[in-house]
Amino acid sequence: MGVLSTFEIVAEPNRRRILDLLRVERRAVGDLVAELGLAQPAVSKHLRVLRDAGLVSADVDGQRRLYRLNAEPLRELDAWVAPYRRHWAKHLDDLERHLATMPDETPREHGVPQRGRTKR
Amino acid sequence: MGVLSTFEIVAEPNRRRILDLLRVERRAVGDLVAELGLAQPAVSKHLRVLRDAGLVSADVDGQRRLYRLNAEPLRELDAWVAPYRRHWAKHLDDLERHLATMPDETPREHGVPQRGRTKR
DNA sequence: GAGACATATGCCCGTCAAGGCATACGTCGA
DNA sequence: TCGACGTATGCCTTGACGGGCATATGTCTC
Repeated sequence: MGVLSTFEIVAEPNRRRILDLLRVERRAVGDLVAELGLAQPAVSKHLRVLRDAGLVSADVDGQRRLYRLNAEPLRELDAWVAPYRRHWAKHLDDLERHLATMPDETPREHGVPQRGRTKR
Repeated sequence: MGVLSTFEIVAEPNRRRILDLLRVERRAVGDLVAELGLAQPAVSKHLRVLRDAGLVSADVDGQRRLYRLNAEPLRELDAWVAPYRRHWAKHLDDLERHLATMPDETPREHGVPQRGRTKR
């Protein structure tokens, strides 16, 4: 059915919360249910998704299942953002000045533009 | 309409590709259209989303618009993954055990698992 | 001004995730 | 064995997103 990428997995706020909780310590499902304020089936489904993605794994403990984090798949995410770090490190506010750097061809006599701010 | 979080924005593969392209240099829309193999309206819509999120901005250049990256919002993403880095650095050996990540038949023996190694 | 070109918007549709609900499955205690 | 508890799964509905198409808006050239 739904094979989600790591990016899509983490795009879901509740799933991020689950991961954030498991980052601290292992938790049983009912524990997560209480923390998240979601219905138990919903939580179980999120856990299913996370499990299929290899982000968490469950240790059977009696009638409960203790979920724990496996952060490894998040490296993909980290690897993707990495090249962008230098960008926000550099132009934060000389962003406007960066306009001077010509993309390439197309000589413009018009000079450079004004900001196309969105309306909303 | 949908006000998407940075996570959701980046969850879309085509939007990531757009950002990856803009990370290198500024691009006109038609340029992106050619690279992505998407229809122009689709690209414009993605750009709209990215603009609303402050991830890109457009400089008017004649009848074209040169889009450029603004990586700053990605810091949120980076900030979120940050705490997880120590995890994949730490549990590397534990990882091997869970690579299979299949329905593991953990032999049941009880004992209260309190954040330590309970069984062995 | 007319028409070509570049981009944006509106509308429609197929798809699919997220959650609610009921229920099945599995485990413990008596 | 039975019943309570904890968790997973299946079905269904709703809503939103991505993309295709047609078209509006804007800008350039002649």
